[in-house]
Amino acid sequence: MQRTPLESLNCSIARSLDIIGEWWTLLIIRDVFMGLHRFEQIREDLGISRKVLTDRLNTLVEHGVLKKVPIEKGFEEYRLTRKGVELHDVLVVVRQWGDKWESPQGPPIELVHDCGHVTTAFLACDCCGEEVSASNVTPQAGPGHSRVRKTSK
Amino acid sequence: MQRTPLESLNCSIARSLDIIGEWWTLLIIRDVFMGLHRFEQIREDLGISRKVLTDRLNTLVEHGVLKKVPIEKGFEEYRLTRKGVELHDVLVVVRQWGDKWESPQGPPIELVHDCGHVTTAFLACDCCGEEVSASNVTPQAGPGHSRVRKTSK
DNA sequence: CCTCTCTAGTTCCTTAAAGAGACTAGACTG
DNA sequence: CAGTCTAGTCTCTTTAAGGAACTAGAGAGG
Repeated sequence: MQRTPLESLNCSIARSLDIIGEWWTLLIIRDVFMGLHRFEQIREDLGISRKVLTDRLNTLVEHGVLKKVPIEKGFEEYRLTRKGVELHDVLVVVRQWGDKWESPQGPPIELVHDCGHVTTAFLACDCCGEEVSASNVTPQAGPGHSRVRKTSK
Repeated sequence: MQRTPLESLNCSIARSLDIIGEWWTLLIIRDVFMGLHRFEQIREDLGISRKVLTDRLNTLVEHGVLKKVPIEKGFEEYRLTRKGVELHDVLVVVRQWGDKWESPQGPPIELVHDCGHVTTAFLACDCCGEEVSASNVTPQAGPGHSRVRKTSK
């Protein structure tokens, strides 16, 4: 299959998806968050083919989401960079949506917040602290808007 | 290419990705949020092939993320269901990550919150209101945990 | 030192999904 | 009643994913 890179759309969602939107990628990142740092651990956990895992890990390292760090005994392992750690929010909201709409037996994983309770996180405005939802925000053009929308044509 | 369905991993992220993790899908949903409800509008905006768009829209309708609603003049258009509207959080955090890490000229789109300011949303605990981040939550098994981890073997 | 194993890949082959573009059915338009 | 517009469907080609076999390099054991 050919696959059109999305970067030509001037859109942060498209640019993010070019990195984290490939099949398996977000699950690999989830695994690294869950403490699986070695190639074979991740491969076994996901049942992914070595070829695809190699490919995805390389892409993530190239884009600075993961880094390879040497460990004792000459091997290396994969660790999240700061850029990678900041994907935590993505995992949380994707998980919560799946918990709500696709998990009839209840969430497989719950998150315990430092306040001591199982949390369901919501998006809050950094200015007023109130909830951010589809019904109370309005998109507008930002500084990076409409610089070439499509490359061709 | 063959593509392994992810549902056999007992994971809400995997189950979400089976629906919204396919190439183009999140951008299609973004377009519907942005007011593009018709097949040709979306196709033209994204430059996606008709075949793939048809396929994605059908999948989303099947999974209850979009619904086809009749409009005047005998045509139909695609609208978000409640399940679809709740993907707003996913779009917000994916966009913000791309804004931060992949948009050197600044965000193409900004969100104005009803409080009157351009907002950068953060995840807040529904219990205490404090931020939820990788460093202050601990995952634990929930009610739906470890019911068959892999289907085979 | 030599063999064995273990990790992290690489290579090869097959299957199927995406891209591109031509074609089509059904509704509406002049 | 011919032409157009919308929302597809069909066909062909390219290429990514799956699966399995093979490999290089480090370490372990005798």
